Amino acid sequence: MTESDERAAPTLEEVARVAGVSRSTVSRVINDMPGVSKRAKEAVTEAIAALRYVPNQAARSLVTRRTNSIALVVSEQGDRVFGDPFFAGVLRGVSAGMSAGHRQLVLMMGRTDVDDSVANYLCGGHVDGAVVVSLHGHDPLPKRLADAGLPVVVVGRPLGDTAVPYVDSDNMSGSLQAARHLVEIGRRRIATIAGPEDMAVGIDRLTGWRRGMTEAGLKPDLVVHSDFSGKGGAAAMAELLDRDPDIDGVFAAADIIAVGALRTLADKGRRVPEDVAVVGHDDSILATSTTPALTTVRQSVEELGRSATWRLLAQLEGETHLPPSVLLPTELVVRASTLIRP
Amino acid sequence: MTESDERAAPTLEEVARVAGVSRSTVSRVINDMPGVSKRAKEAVTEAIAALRYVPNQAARSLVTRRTNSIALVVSEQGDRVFGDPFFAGVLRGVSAGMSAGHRQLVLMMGRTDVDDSVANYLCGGHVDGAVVVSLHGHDPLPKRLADAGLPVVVVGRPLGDTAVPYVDSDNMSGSLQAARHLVEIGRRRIATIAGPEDMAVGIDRLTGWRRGMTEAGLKPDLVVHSDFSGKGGAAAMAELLDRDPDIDGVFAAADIIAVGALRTLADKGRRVPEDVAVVGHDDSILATSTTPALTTVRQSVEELGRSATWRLLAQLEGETHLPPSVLLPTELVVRASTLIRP
DNA sequence: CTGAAAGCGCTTACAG
DNA sequence: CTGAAAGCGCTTACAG
Repeated sequence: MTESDERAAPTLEEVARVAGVSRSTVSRVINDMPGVSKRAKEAVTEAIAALRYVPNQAARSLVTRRTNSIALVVSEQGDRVFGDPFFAGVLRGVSAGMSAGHRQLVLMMGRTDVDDSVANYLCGGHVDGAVVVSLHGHDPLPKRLADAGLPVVVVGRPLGDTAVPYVDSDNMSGSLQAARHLVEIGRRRIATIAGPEDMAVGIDRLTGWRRGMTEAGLKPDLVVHSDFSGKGGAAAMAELLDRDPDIDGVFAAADIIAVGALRTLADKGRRVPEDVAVVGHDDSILATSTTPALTTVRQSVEELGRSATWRLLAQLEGETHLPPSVLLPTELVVRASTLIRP
Repeated sequence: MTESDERAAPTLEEVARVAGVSRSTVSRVINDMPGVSKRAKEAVTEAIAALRYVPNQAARSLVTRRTNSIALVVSEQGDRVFGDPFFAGVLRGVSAGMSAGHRQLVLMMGRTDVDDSVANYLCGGHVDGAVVVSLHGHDPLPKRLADAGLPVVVVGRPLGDTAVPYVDSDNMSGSLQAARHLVEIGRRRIATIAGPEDMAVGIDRLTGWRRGMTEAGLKPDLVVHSDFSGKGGAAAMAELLDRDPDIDGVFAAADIIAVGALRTLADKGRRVPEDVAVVGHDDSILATSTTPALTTVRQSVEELGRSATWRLLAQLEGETHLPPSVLLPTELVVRASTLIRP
């Protein structure tokens, strides 16, 4: 009859009583602090096991001001997030980056530029820090979090002049290489299907392509923007062909966009790469599943997530002299969509 | 100089002082409780805005014993989770199911049958409840959580006799239909590539197929197990053909397994459906991307996640008379892989 | 090496 | 309608 009728969770107090020590001592054992006799430690360990004691996190973090969890914030509607290989990759990277400590991951979704319930939650002391992905326009979220004293790392360069650290792929260099490659294989009417205008990823890839065009003495005038979808890519390609039927090269700001472009090119009777050479971006699973396989700019999405998480955790550990931001290398991978067989 | 040098978060105490009321009153306003004069309410609202006050969640949940967050536990290694359309679907469903309240989702991964850090966390009062997916074998997690008083809903029937509520697709009926369909189109040497033996989903789909075979007077002896991967499916199909080269029908316990089986059948020169008819399970994105398109048992993975979440939240709201478990319907979708064109 | 006591920031009866 | 006070379950100086 020693069992209480209620299945109330045992507290540190009860552990102390069972072990015959003070609360302080129990706390020291739990937190693995020095200065506890072997005898006391054993008694406490035994009591914990007997009572199946688990520390109450709320009480703990009320005093330590630590929650041992970090948030991954994806500024998109939930349904757009899942199934997109980009987010899957980032999530995998974040997940891998956390493995060391026994921190937990809180996943939050929703357009943070138009709804501030996410910001409120984050400022409520619920998490120790946040990795933020897919910011749109001049989203005030990073600044707001920084002002609230919450450590943040952004995946993908944020727009505006907020000084929050970020991790990004070197989109500019990759796109420059893509443009140069199209020039090198002899293309002269080269277009680009750029990404969203309100995201740095769209802007930077466009800038790199422009630079490649300019240095080759070509006019960077064939530009159409698209969202990251096959449908968008298909429509953009159609518009480009309307504007100039003689296009012989296209750089798409994402493989998924390139997939749509390929569809339109096939519909309009253009051979790839003979008539039009196509370069994508990401080297995602899509790049090798198209016919022909896509020449593309490789970036490691998973590494993006892993680096951001590493940066965040390092900051939480109190490390100083951390790089304000990190740029991961990109690399051109040449495949059949730009390769004319002899 | 009214600003403090430290950017310490304002507390309820300070809000009370600024608003000229007691802490109780501020608390009432924050929690939208009745019995506050309009005047007091306004003063508090103003003070909250001025101080940019956000309630401290730890303090709040220490007393209310509520965290306003629920966990989605996936008992798999992180890298296996992302990119698998099944988990993406469940996650989408859970996410959709939570939209109502402003609860947060904590995503946890790791084999809970061999590592109890997840269980410890969940018992630490960090979340109000949990949706658990992809349980293997006789994982003690559900029982442990139930014992700790944490509301749990499992996606996919758990093995063993734990009385936790679960949501599952009607795997048995779907598989029975698959077997009957193969019989109806005249197949006689029908094999199955079953799922993992240590998961109910594997067992139930095998049981359904067996029943279909038996009722047709066929011997249910051509069985090989596989994990949920294309590679596994390919190997299993090869083994089946070794055991009986005259196989003319196959039911694969998942589309991804069927994809592997199709590859092996092509390699061995078997035409689908002429020589071997193939039925998959799930009606995932894969089913319509193969050649030929797959006849398959449709289940709504997203609905699985949504229902489980609904059940959990209803329980948290104190609703009674909730169904102990829910079985969602499955349906056979006939496509080219079992359809012989005249 | 150990314990008594204060305090983290809230909510909740209770009394007015 | 309002406020003073107790208490949630921990950690952390502080004193011994």
